[in-house]
Amino acid sequence: MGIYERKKREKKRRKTEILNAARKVFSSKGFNSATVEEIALEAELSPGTLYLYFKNKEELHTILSIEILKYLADKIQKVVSQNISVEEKIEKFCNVFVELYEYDSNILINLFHLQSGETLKNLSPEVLQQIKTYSIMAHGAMVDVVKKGIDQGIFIDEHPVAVADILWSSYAGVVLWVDSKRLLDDQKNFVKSTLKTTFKIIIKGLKKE
Amino acid sequence: MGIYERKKREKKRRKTEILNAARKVFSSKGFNSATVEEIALEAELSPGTLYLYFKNKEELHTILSIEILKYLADKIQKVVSQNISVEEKIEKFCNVFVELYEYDSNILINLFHLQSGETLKNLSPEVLQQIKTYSIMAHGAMVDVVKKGIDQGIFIDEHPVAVADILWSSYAGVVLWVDSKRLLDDQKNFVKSTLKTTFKIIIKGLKKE
Amino acid sequence: MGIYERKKREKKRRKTEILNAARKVFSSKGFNSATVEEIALEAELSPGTLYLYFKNKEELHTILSIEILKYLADKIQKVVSQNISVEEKIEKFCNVFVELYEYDSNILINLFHLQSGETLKNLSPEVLQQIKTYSIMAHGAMVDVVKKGIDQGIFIDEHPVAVADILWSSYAGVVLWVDSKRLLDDQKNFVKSTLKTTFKIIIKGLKKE
Amino acid sequence: MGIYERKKREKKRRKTEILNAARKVFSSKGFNSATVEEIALEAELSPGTLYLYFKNKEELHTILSIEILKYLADKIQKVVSQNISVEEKIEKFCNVFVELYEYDSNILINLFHLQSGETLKNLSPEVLQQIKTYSIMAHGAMVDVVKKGIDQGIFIDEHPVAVADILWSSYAGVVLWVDSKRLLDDQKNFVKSTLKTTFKIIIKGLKKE
DNA sequence: TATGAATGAGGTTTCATTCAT
DNA sequence: TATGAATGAAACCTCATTCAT
Repeated sequence: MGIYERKKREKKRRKTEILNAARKVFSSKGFNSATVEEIALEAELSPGTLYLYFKNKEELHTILSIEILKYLADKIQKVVSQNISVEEKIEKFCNVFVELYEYDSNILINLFHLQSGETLKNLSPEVLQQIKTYSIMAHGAMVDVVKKGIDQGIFIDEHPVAVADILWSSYAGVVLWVDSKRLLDDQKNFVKSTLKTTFKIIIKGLKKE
Repeated sequence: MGIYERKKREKKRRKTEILNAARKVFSSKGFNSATVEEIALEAELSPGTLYLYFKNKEELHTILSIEILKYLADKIQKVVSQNISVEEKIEKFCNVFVELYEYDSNILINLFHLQSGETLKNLSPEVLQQIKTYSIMAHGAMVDVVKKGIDQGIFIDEHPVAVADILWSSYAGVVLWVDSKRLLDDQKNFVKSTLKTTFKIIIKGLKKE
Repeated sequence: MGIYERKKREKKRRKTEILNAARKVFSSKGFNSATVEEIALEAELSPGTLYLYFKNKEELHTILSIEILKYLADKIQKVVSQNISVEEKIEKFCNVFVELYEYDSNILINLFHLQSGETLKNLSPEVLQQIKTYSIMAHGAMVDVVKKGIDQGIFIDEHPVAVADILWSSYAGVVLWVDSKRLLDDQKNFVKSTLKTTFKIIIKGLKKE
Repeated sequence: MGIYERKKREKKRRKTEILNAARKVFSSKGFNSATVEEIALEAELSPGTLYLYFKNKEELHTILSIEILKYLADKIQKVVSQNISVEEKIEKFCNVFVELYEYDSNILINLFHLQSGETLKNLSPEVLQQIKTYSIMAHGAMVDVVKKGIDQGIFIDEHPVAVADILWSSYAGVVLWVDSKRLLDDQKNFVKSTLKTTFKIIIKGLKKE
């Protein structure tokens, strides 16, 4: 491996380290309460160094969010391309959501926060574009599956976009809601089972008979 | 009415005015971006005066959130006490959610912000208790309805708490998700219809046959 | 005097105090080296307070500069409207310059710095407009006098705009150059006499015979 | 040429490269806005390397300024030693100034920035001494010419030092003032012609009859 | 000698909160 | 009770300079 390669790799590693630190801090404090200094501390770097790798605090947060969206879009498209029934696909969508939640529940919550109100309005056009792209990609894949289900006469004749919204919303809702309940009740985490039940019921509700 | 009574009433009126101003500002800016000065301006008072009525900015936000939770709990309990079928009750739950969304879509988003992550972690025990109380109240009422549906052999035999979570989550999810899509796409607001479809599908999915 | 009047006056007084402090600090350190904290300290206020009266550091500096330009424009126009010969008018221009220099030599130097390069490029349009307005006002008045001198056959036939530039330039030049010499030599201040001689020579040089 | 010689020469070449880069960057951005990184980039070196050749950013700027002063002193002394009339000498001084302006209009403005206020106060004694030396050299040469003019009965009997200041000031003033007007008005550059006219008028004003 | 990643002090600015009137 | 000017802590970010390689 040449010196150039090594440097590039080293730089990437450092970026990842910072992103990991940021994920951790954003997760536990939220975007506004998290400070750049804390992130730097967590990454065992000085604050100034962060700015060698990322434009500003916002970029850090946005990259983390887009990362998740991208991961989601990928996984969902993989499910779509499988040779299984529409019902099974929708069940697998559920699994994708569960996996993602288990990977990093907190940054996911931040993602939903990002997507609603406040923050969304101040993003740069190109970042907004990325968010749109991946959102549409993931959402569109789900719409296609629903549409096919309707075409095959398996699903009731609801607007496919609305149905995909419902699936997606259920996910967002369960994550946010059940997660907040967990915080309030100190109970164990029901997100996974609740999400599975939700999808089971919705699939049943979607079917023609 | 004695002078003491009048003073007390006057004080309450003033508090309400401030809360209204705060609701307005929090709605349009979100908790972090809203400034105390703006709220004071909206209330036609000076910043200092706000601190005669409320401990701090956070308290204002929390009270507003609890207010909404309380409103929800009330409405849902009223639905429960009506002499209608469980299915109709669940449909009416949906209406309650829609009404609330239409009353003030933003404060609702703030509520979810409150309930997850960032804010929730910094609340005082007594406030946390209130939030728990009203959450449980609203949630419990929904659980009861679902339980009754199961007992009557109308609904499938899922855990009633989980089912109530599903209903509630759907609400949270649709509001957040469809709302954010609206921001991204500049499309018109589909929240209401999506929520109705969601509940329709869930009810169908819940039914035994 | 009503309370409203008093408050307004009080506010103006405070603004003046801050401007005085800023003038002092900018004068001794220059724009970049001066810190907001120093200015606040000089004004016996906290840094935050400055921002209640002025938008930012730049505004402070610009206001000081415009103030001087305005003063100049006023004085020069007064000279123009007097019922004296063109030669006497130009001599009086010199006096105006001298007075201004004696009022505050340092901020004047900053003004010339402002007008050249660096800073000028980053000003807000409205501020730039003000600078232009007052510059043109003062400059135009000088041009008129020169033009009249040429029309009356007293002055040689040079382009009046260029001649006004020469007068103005001489002022700027003497202030900057002689002032810097003063810093280098620790000699006493020759600005006044040099400026007078300059104008004397230029007037002689301008005359037809 | 020994290896020691070669090394020394190599070092000098590198220094010159860096100075050229610095001149370029200082010219277009001004001292404060120019960053060491930019200069390094322009010199195709790393920031760290600059510090092997120069103490710090300030030294770079100061050396450039002294270089110009030195150049000026040289050229002016050459004019003085020519076998021409005092009037012609003064006209040639004007040409020297024009040449310098045309070589690099911005570095000159930087020189005046150096010479007045802000920067001058923070210089090391030895650098200050150099600036003094070259200033006096250039200035003294001009003083001599004026003095000779007076001795020969050609010029009016003003203090020669003051007259030399006037010439020098005119230069400084025209460069700064007309240059700033250009920035404000987007007009084409009148510096050269204005400077010529200025000197013409001053020479006429200086003459005895 | 050359690098360039890392540093961290220091700057500007915001805003929740206080307190003299 | 009401004011609102003043506070000052704390945030983000820049960049001249250093130092391990």
